[in-house]
Amino acid sequence: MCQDRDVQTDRDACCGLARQPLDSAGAERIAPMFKALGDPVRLRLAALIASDDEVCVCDLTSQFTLSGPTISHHLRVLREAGLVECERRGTWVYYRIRPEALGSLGALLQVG
Amino acid sequence: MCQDRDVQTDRDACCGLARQPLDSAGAERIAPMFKALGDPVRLRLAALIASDDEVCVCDLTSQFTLSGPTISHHLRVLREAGLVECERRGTWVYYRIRPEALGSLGALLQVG
DNA sequence: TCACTATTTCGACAAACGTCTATTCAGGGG
DNA sequence: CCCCTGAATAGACGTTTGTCGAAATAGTGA
Repeated sequence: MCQDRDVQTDRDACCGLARQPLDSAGAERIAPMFKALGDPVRLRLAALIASDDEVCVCDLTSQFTLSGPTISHHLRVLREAGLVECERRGTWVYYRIRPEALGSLGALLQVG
Repeated sequence: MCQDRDVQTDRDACCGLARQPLDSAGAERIAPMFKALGDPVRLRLAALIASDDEVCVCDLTSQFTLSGPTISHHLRVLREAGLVECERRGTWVYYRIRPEALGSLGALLQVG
């Protein structure tokens, strides 16, 4: 072990994670958001949703070779993590990104 | 469903995810990093490691009520995701953050 | 009312995960 | 050389996850 190093880093800069101590309760609150993005299908879903103001579920499903219920399941995970929101209009359901949620996660990671 | 909305967002700003299409291969490459941060223990470990230049495993283990092997397992996940690196010096092993990895994740999420 | 479509929920199942204990590996000091 | 300590690995076990097909729900329109 300890051999998987191949990148040189600048040691003095670091991220928002370094600034607050992040107690156990905070970690339990935040981790589910990262977890939601930790699946390739959900990450692509999030990117697709983020790439427009809102996206219909039918347009999401058609981008994958997965069943409708599976996409629906992943959308629910993203929704329950607070990363997206949805709205039904007629037969269709439209999903939108919640930029403030993604942004707060980003701030944790961003070098400052 | 569709009731879990409680925050108002500004619709025109969004994150790096929106800018590139993020194909399947890209998602498979990036998702494991989010996944690694998607566990409360690992998120706290990352925060602890980030809060200093380097941290000894013994100082990490003492912060949790988990067994040594469990901490070691989580550190391995963070390591294999490329988020941290380690170095043995004598009996002890020290972990460091890889800020460029966290930063690139952050850029994906950050509103810009 | 009935049929049709879009989406979600339910129930099942294999694979992956988080945790533990027991064991092994690496270094240091008598 | 042997023992002690810090850390990682191996193996086991219960839980969670990702996926599916079948069924239920919501809305449209004849």
